[in-house]
Amino acid sequence: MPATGNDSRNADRGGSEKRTGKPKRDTYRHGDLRNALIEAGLALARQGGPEAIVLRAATRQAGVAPNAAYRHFADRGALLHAVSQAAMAEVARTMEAEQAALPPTEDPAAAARARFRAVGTGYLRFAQEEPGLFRVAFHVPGDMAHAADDDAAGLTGRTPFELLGAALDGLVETGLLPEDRRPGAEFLAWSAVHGFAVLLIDGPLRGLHPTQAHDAGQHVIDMIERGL
Amino acid sequence: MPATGNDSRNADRGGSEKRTGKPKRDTYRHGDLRNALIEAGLALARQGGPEAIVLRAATRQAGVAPNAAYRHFADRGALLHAVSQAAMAEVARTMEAEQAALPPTEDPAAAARARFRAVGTGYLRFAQEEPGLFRVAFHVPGDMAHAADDDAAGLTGRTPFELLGAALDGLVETGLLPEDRRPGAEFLAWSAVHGFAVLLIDGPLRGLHPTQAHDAGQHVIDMIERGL
DNA sequence: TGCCACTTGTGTACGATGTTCACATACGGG
DNA sequence: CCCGTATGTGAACATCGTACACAAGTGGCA
Repeated sequence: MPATGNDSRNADRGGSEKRTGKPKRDTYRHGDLRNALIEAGLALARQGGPEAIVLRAATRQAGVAPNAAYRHFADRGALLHAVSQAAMAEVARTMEAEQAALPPTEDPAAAARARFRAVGTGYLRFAQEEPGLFRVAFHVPGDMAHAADDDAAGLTGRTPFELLGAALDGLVETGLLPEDRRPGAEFLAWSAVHGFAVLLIDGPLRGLHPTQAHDAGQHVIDMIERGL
Repeated sequence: MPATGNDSRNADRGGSEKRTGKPKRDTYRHGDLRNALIEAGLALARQGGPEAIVLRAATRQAGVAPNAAYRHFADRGALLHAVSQAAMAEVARTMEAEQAALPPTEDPAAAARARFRAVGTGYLRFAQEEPGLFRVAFHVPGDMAHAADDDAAGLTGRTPFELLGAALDGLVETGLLPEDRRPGAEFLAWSAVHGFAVLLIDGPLRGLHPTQAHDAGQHVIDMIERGL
């Protein structure tokens, strides 16, 4: 019953604005509403996941009337999708950061292996650190299918799916993965890591201590390496 | 803005009932409303997943006023949870059926292995055949944590999680799985199969031809067997 | 420069949902 | 038999997504 929700009634022009966030706007045009809404969506999703992305809340945060959103998105689903893509891009960045933090290695095989594991580790780290965003990125029915769309890319211009593919190619090049095992391997690896992420976020592994979660995650990646 | 909330107009007592399904009821008491609501929830979920489980729709289908639900469930979430448990029980039954359909074998190791694979195959078969129910069972944040609760059990009185555990024990007993690999193995196997199910239902593997999906699923189980 | 069409945001309204409160009805034990 | 209690009803509210008509700026073309 207490839905904290408050207002948007009472147009209150003039200075004193409510706790809507940043409704400071004096120009009639917003200027960059589309991105403002996506940003607001990300903020909402960060705490509360997909169902927390509520049109009216996002427009409120952007300091704009609810229907203004319809000038930029066909409906709530379209906004959700855009936020989802943005969240995927963050996943990609986390993976890239994990790879970038890798200690330099001489052995190209060891390097390829480390880069592969970093993809999975980054995925799992993101899931733990930003469960709300993770759910938006991958728990939204049907949006996972766009994991290879360009606007889900990170700094290197690669989507999470493409990063995984590249890492697998590296394993093949260095002889760590037989070539005939390569086809479809991304789905095997993705399945295992994603499933584990779900168990971790809102499954029976929820509440696991971060270090234990990390160890368990490494076991999953071990299993993948052995099983691919 | 007065929200003119105005609904449930048209109480429509008497004969002509709408397309509500089975609103035929003349006694004041329903008799078994709680189960009727769960059943209605299952029907709604079957096509549309968790978000299709709408309190008012369920009560409508049960031929009862919306608030009547609150005599049996604290809120919508509680109903959703009950439906989720019921769906899990169906998963357990599918697994049991898959095991029961196994051809008899002399070799106990082969039998244990087949029983293990049947667990995964049943899980995936259910996901494909009843994606809506599957989502209710396992996609509802937090409900997966109750996968071992008793009311999620199938005909043999075992939950999906327990069936998996028993199958893994069988692998250990027949020497197919080293004892030191047993701890935590259920989460490895579950992760991989569940992740694949998600990719299949609303991920990039959506729309895969059923036979192809089955083959891919067997590949996932192969990976698990090798990787455990 | 002046006008006009187009883009973007506003106001108001509607139907639907979850939930609450006061009230009505029947069942079952004293 | 009678009354307490479990169960269902009715009306109301806040909130949500969305549609329609209108207002306010913006940019191109005369």
